[in-house]
Amino acid sequence: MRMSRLFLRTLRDDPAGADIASHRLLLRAGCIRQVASGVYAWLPIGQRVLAKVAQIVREEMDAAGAQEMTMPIVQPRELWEQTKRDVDYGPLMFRLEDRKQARYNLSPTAEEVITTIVAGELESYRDLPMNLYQINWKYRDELRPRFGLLRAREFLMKDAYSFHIDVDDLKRTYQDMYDAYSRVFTRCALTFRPVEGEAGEIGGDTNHEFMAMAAVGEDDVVWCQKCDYAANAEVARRKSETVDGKADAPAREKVHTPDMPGITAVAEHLGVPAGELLKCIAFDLDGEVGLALVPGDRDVNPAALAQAVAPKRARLLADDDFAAHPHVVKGYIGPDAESVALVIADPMVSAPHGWVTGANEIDHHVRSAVLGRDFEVGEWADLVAVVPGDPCPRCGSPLSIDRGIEVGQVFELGTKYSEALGALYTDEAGAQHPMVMGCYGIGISRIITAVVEEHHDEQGIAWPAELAPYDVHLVVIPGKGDEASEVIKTADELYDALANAGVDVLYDDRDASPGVKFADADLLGVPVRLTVGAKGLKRDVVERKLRKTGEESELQITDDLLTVSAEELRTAVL
RNA sequence: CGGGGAGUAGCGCAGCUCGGCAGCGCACCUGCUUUGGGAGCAGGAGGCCGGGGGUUCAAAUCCCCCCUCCCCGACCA
Repeated sequence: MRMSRLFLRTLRDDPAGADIASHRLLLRAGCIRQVASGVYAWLPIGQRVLAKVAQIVREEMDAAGAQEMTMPIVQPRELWEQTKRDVDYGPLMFRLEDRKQARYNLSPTAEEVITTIVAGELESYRDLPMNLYQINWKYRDELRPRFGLLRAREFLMKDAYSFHIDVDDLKRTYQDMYDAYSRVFTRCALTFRPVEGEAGEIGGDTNHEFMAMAAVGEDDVVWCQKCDYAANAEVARRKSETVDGKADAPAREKVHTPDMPGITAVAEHLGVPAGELLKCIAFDLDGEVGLALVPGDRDVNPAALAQAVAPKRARLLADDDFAAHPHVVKGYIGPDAESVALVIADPMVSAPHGWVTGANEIDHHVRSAVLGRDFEVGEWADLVAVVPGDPCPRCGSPLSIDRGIEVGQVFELGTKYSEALGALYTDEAGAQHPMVMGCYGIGISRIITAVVEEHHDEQGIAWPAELAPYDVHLVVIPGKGDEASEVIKTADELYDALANAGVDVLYDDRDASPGVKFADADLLGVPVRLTVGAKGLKRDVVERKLRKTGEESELQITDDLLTVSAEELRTAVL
């Protein structure tokens, strides 16, 4: 491609509002342009990268036995009502009506559609397993789109759905997908980590999230340096067990703590560390009040609490709720508050201890509250949010926490959708069963964000070879003298020779200064840069520079570079 | 949705308090010079100042309403 004809305008200045490297560089390099909040156009350079990522995903999915198809983006709302996910998704769905006021939505995902289609096509155990995928645009009306492609409202996703006779068979495909995903992200040159994940709106059981490790990531990843334990912070747990023992503490004593509803203030006022305080978090439990107890220097992990009380639903009390429960005094809650349906505590609270905690009375706390003497715990469960240094639940070694970008997820779905939508198969004995399903997503456009975050420098992007929009960036510097036309002729010939050898070349034939051309080459990030200039040609060489490492070398162009076989040329250049 | 900020040329911004010819840098066009890391000089083109209403002799500027975009938070396959 000759740059003189390419639809590309690079930006010299940073665009306003692009705060992370990937967003800034993708805009500056002319890969994307914003059209609306969280909605982007893909310009030719970006389109090529998008296509390359999609192709990698396609190759690995096909190799793993999945079959590609395409489903509509417009989906009838009725399907979503059949699985109740219409309500689960709520305002996250883009909704629309046609001229007859029939209700539709734009696809945020496609479990309902694929399950309905499969229900009509597959009927026998002989037809299973089946694994189907598509690469298509998805839509979510995010509360707050941000960071360019990272949290967009329109994004390209590969979504796959597998159908099985039983869970054992599902597990085989699940593992195949897990392995395929590892190959995809390795080929994309991402530093990634598969972690135990959170179920979200899809619902289901076992699942793993593939996290590209990046400081701008929106998820916290808890991982162990010794063993292979890794989990999204929402589901991560620390090694913890309740201990038996009597606290050797004096009698409980009420203390005056005026206007101190917070842990920090009370700890300072009484001169004790925050960890000596007992934090009591009130939550609504299907209309009743529950208390969650953790040490004062710890936070309750809401996802852990939700799991602990399931299938009931826990919701932290809002300010308004406290009015309805006068015995629960916000800021001064004690574990022995009246009319509490459930007291649930993290095992850390079982340490023999005289706790400082709320007195259930405004402006008062108590000292020396002792478990078993002054308050009781109804249920024990891991509730605290993990912090770095906590013991690994598997091996006890210290845990670390880093940020990650979720680029893929694999789920064991079970029969939620097949039951709701009637995807049944007949077994050998003639009996009907719901198909057991799995689903598997990869954020194609989001991968590009993660890749640029990991592969860039001050000058611009440094694409990994497999994703680069072009293989070679050929720069011609004609110079001023009589030899200028000869230099251009040589560059033209090299361009043609490379193209004939099957190399994708971006040829900077523009009438621009060398500085502009080199700066754009660095910004665009094509892995190999070849420079044809009068300076080099005097010695019969073209210069070769690698974008990633800056490593420079020279290629002799005398007799044969333009006449060698395609294979030899490829080897010499790439 | 709560809090904060911004809409002025393709991009980045000034002008707004205190109403009076719509500006600067980069980019773009023409010419000359230049040519190995974002060239110089000269000339030029490009604006619904987010939209609507109001005040005024006069509105980018003041008032009211609306829209859009960005940042923090809540939320999140």
